[in-house]
Amino acid sequence: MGASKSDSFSIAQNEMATLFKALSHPARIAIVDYLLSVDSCICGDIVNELPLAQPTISQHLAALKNANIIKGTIEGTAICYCINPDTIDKIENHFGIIRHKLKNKCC
Amino acid sequence: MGASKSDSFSIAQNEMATLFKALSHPARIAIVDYLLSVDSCICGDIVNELPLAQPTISQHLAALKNANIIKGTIEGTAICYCINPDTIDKIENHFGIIRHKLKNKCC
DNA sequence: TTTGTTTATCGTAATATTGCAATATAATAA
DNA sequence: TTATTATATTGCAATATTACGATAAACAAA
Repeated sequence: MGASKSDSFSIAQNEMATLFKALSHPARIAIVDYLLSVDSCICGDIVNELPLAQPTISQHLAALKNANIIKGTIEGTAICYCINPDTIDKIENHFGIIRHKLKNKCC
Repeated sequence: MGASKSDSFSIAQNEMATLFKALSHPARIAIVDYLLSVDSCICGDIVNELPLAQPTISQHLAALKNANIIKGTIEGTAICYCINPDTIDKIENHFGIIRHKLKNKCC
């Protein structure tokens, strides 16, 4: 074995796990941090900001895009990247629910 | 290669990535869901709740414990598991910061 | 003591992830 | 057209994760 048994779990559980997996690598956290550190969307220059080769960053960007955590729009030669606020909402909402359920608990 | 270059990123970025990695598997989301679905901490019986073998669940519990997402205290023969609210706070706070930074952005 | 119950660890096979060189693709500029 | 620039894809090696059978460890009850 080795493959995760995603069929055994609910769609919602798999969705949340997919979102967290997209954020489970420091390079991808760093990409999100960088996108947030500037006042507009970033067109190009992400490659120069991180200590990783261009194909590796392209892969990490694809992972974030795939999970809808970032959006990329083509802007001439470059690609313009932005955080997707809807997905952030989704994750925040998940923790809101957890917090609410925790209030009814002893520990 | 294949190992992630964690040295290249900040401690905070690695910490957040570690937290998300702990939540990046549907079985571990299901464990958290289950711990939240009952009004007290769970002593034993997690194994019967999930369609996975006991050693596999033990591994997932260890992963959650290692990331401080759950706490386990020995209670006779069984172990009593609880969500760690401090870690939930930490993650919620992270998204609070993201939300705040997103407000100053165009997209 | 022995027996049963619960959780952890070991060993290992299957699969997934990470990273990068090489190469390809797409759009612009000269 | 031919560069040039920016991003994506391919291929592959190194490493990590997932899952589980077998076994061990810890403890309670008989």
